[in-house]
Amino acid sequence: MATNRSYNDLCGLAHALDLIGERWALLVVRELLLGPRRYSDLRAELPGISSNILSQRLDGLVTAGTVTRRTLPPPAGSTVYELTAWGRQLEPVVLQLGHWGARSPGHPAGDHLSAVSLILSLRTNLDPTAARDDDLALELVMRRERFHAHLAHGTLTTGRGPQPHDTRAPDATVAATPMTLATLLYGPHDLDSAVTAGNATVAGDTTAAARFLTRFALPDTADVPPGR
Amino acid sequence: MATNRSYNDLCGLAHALDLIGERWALLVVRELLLGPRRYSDLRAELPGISSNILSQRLDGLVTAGTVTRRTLPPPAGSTVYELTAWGRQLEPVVLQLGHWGARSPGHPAGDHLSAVSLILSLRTNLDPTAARDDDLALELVMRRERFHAHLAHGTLTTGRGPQPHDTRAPDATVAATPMTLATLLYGPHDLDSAVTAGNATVAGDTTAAARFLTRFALPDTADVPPGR
DNA sequence: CAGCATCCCGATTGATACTG
DNA sequence: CAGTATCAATCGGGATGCTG
Repeated sequence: MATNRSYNDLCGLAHALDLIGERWALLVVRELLLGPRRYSDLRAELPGISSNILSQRLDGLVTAGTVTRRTLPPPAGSTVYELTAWGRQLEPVVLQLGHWGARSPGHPAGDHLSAVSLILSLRTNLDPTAARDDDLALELVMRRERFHAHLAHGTLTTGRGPQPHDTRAPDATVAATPMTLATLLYGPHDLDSAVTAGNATVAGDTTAAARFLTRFALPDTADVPPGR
Repeated sequence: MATNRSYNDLCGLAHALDLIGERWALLVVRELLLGPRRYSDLRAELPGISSNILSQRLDGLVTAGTVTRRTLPPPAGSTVYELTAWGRQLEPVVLQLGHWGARSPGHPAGDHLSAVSLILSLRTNLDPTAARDDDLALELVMRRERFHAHLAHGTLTTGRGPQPHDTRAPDATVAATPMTLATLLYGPHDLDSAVTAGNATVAGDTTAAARFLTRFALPDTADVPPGR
């Protein structure tokens, strides 16, 4: 019952849109790309989504086989939603579409940025040549949640929580909102002034943190013919 | 006026969905991937879209900068819609999402297939190792329109009309509906019986045509945990 | 006929309140 | 916390009409 309003088209694209083409669906998928989330997490990370719509989308994604609903073992006992293996294969689509959207001449309106978006943007916006000789392990803390970003020899590893199977401690820990981190990565601000302004805190090797932040850049805006 | 119902999210994905996330929008883009089309062409190739919705989507895509509206020089004089350079960069997204959708366990319901979808499916579903040693130039005719598909050394070139800058004549010409071609490529039928049944006609090297058709295969269906 | 604009109606979405 | 229930607003689909 995802929708009975199918495109009725044998094309794979049309069928994909039957499954994840409804409003909010792909943003829910985005939020799940870094691991399982609870219903209330998703609500918090997708401001603007209504409670009933989130329910409907999750239902649709579950019946489509993109997401599974799972109850965590005790003592947690909470129910979480998680991408299936097939659902995880939407990652390249999400990243490419995000990259495409970031090039839009229609300015980046909006005022919200989720932690997941910020982390995924690192994967898309890394400048591998600038980072060629780096070996930097950062811990990013956004809204109480910890993420890792490990940049070694032009390759980036990111995820929620600490770096798995990594005994090495992060070179630095930066705590800030996703918005602040975005301005540090892509915008005009630098780490020092953000710290003095009280918008970010750094622990560990501040120089390493600052260098890490310079290794990312937004793609160029596409230039399009004079509108209309 | 694409939508005043924006996600209001700085994330590139959310912005992309503001632009091409509405119903039918990405299917319109798909139909434009092989070159400019007129309004009425799009209507014919997207059965189910309402005339006013097609208008709205084209407006939205044009103001977003994804599509341009152009009047062909005389004597044609008709107006066509065409992807901008930035719009063409949606191709990998469309192909990947189509490939993802084709793996859905929810069966390929529906009864329609556009000529563009069929051609694009060739790009996604080529088996390069099977085609490693081929050098086959086919002309495909669907609903009066000609397309070329040239397979050389594991690489496929496809497009509308004849192969450009290619003096070599096609090895064979196959005329059929996109649906019939799909069953020949991916389904149970073979070229000979389709011809005898009157569903396809072949001119030129029939063996080459038949060999070409065996070089493509649908991706495996994803297996997902028992739904709900 | 191509390219929309209008009107109507059902389907989808959104805001909010409410429940186990 | 994890949703469901309700109702208003909006959107999409289909038919139809208009304009060059």
